[in-house]
Amino acid sequence: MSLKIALLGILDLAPMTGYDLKKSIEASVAHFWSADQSQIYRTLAVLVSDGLAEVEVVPQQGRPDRREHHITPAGRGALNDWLRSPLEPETPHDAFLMRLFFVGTLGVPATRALLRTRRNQATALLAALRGVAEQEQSPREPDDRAPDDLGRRLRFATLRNGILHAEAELAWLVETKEALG
Amino acid sequence: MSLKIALLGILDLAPMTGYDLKKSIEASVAHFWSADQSQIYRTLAVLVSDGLAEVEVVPQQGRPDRREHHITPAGRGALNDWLRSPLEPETPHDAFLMRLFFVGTLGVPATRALLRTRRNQATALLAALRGVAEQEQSPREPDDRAPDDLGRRLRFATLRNGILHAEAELAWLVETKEALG
DNA sequence: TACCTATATAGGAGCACACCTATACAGGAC
DNA sequence: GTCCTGTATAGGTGTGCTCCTATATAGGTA
Repeated sequence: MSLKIALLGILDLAPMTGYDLKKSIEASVAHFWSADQSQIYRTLAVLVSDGLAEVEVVPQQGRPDRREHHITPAGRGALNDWLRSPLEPETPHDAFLMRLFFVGTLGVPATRALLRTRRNQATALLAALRGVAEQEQSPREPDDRAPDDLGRRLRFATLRNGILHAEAELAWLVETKEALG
Repeated sequence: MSLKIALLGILDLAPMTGYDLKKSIEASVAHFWSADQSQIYRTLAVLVSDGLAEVEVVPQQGRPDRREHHITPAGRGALNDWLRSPLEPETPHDAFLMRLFFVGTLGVPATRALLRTRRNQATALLAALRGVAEQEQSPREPDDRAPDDLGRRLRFATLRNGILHAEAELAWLVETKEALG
């Protein structure tokens, strides 16, 4: 369901090809959503056949035609319906915690190694998120200034969410390391 | 993949029926993993056909026979292999953040409502996790004392992880509410 | 010359999972 | 007497996703 929504949401900001969408996802929502390229094309085809998006073919020379996808009024309706639908608590699936839950049988050194790897990953993630956040916050040219509208604040808030959780993960790692003695 | 591991990990602690596994998952790993009952039975059948678990039929009167699943040496091997395999950074899928990312077009009141719902969910989750943690920590009868071994500490650590993240989420919600002015 | 990257598309195969449904009996609640 | 809960099993159907592969051309790098 949600990849459809992600695509509709991005297409609502600007019309795009599947290729553009892939890059746009990597640049903007990668910290809370990921998408396989082939899945994007498939889902895009479903959106079109459901009347939620329309294709405009833009010929190019030396390259495949751009198949630019535009959101339709029906697509905007579907997006808004989803945004207004009740927020279900999500069913968690955390492979790292499952590993930790069962890794005890392998002994203390293996456990420490697992926690170390996790710390490296969390540190790298935090640095990446802080890098993006700084760019977002950096002062802009006066004539280039994007409006500090609700949407922009909310997009920044999703970044802050990732940062706070990465910090919490690192704090937990310190605590857990100590608890192992 | 990971449900197989969850089942093997739990069966490594004690042999169980599918029904027992469902309850065990709800009682112990629900804060980071969820499993559908029909999926448990299907996955259990795969484990048996792969030689990772064996069934012992225990007849009962008035109830269906217990089909008790025991982990085999091959199953223990597969579990350990997975535990030792490299920890891949997970690809995130957070439907709430996606909602927040796009909800700006609906306006400030809808945004506030979304954040309020999220706060209620996070508060409930935190209370539930703290409840479980207290039970785990509560002093036991001297002759009933479970060994405070590595496994037990790690299982407690996964709970602490959930608690710290729930707290981080609430802190983020306060910050975000203020940022909306 | 040969490879690598960027642009742009999309199918094949298969996994893991969720939602819904069905079967069967015991014991307690109302 | 009927309904609900607990114990115990399992299939049907469909979704959403990943991994791998294929096609085609331009331009830069070794």
